[in-house]
Amino acid sequence: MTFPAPFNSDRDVKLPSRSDSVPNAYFSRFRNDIKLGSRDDDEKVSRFNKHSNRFKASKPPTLTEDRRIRKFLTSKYWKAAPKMKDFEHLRADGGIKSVNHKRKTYCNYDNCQYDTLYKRRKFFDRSSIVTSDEGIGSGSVSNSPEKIKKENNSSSGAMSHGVKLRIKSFRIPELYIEVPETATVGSLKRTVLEAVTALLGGRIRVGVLLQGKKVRDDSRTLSQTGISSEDNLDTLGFTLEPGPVIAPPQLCSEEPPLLLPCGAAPQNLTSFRATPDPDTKIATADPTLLTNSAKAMDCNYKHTSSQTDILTDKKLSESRALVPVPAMNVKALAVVPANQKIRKSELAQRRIRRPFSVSEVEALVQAVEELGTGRWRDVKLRAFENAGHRTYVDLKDKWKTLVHTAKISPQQRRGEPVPKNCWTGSWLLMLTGLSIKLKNKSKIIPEL
DNA sequence: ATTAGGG
DNA sequence: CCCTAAT
Repeated sequence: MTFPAPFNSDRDVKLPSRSDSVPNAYFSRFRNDIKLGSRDDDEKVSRFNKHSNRFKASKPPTLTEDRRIRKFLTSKYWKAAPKMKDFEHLRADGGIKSVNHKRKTYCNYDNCQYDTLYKRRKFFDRSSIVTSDEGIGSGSVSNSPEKIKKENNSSSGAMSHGVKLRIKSFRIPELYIEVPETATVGSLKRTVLEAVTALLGGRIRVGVLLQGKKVRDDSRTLSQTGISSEDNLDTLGFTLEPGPVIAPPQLCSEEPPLLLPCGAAPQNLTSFRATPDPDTKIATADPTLLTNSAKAMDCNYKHTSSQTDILTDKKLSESRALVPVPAMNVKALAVVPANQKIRKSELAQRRIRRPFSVSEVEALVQAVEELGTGRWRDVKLRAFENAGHRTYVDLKDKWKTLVHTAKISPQQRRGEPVPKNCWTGSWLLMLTGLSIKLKNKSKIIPEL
């Protein structure tokens, strides 16, 4: 299989591989973010006020309330306004302040594929200019297609097949760089170079993301992990991560940001989608990227006049886009006190919708028949061991919806009315099949 | 890490 | 599917 090239934001700038030129997009984008940030900020404030009524204003928040507020700030609050996830604010002093936030992905069914905060940050001391989306020609890393082939060791004896991936470019969503306003262009160039070098110069590791979750278990096969050519390659992503020995450039002595929960160690990194899917969002840390390019899905970069000021003489090399991203491993972050200039990014995206197949439902039903409800982990292990994308929570949820569907009248169910003799309709088969089974197994669902 | 439920 | 409180 061959996949289209990743899209490029109109702000992505690809530098000539050997160039030391300053990306004009840097400044252009800077303006952009300020504007967006202001607007979003207002919205946030209002939303927050609205919801914070639940807490007595006259009383100082208790520890519990404080936690609730924080949670609110870090989850639903942001969820309510997805477009303002990540941005910078213009401060009175002319600097850039960023708002931190996070998104927590939840645990997977087994091993260590749990709770990953896809954030990456990197900053330098001096000043506080935040930049991102800069493109840097990358000859080695992104140029050559990579192929991955693995054996399918499915116990079911399924025919093994190769999984082919073509990585056309590595995108680094963000890279935080700080330089004084009085810095020269030359120094800026050097700073950028330094940042990139810091990221790429050290030991680099590649991480694998599947549906926004980091796959940590290296011993599992692709099929066990849920990666198969006919499956969800579109949700497969890779990350560039600095090796474990990279030391932070320096320390910052500012107090931790309020929104950074203790113990919530941000993790990497640079990310890109292996297969840009027109219907799904790019896993990028930059919301503006999401907004501006993920949907348009125009893989063919359009050099329009409106982008002239950004592109100017920069030569595009889309297939080698290498956008800076915060690069620092968790340990390094732990040593560096957070700073409000730091901006978090989210790479975890909502998983794609994957309707249960008839066979899956059957397997689920059978497992529940045998194990009963409430033992989702066991159900997972028994019937979905090799379905990497089905977590026990997914199974629990599916069962929930199945039971609900079975309870309601056929008229209340979704879908076009299906002739009684048309038993091939998957959903009908699924539902009626379930109903029958449930009738015979009322012990499983007494209420039915 | 799991379970149970609401969103 | 997501998010989370409670285990």
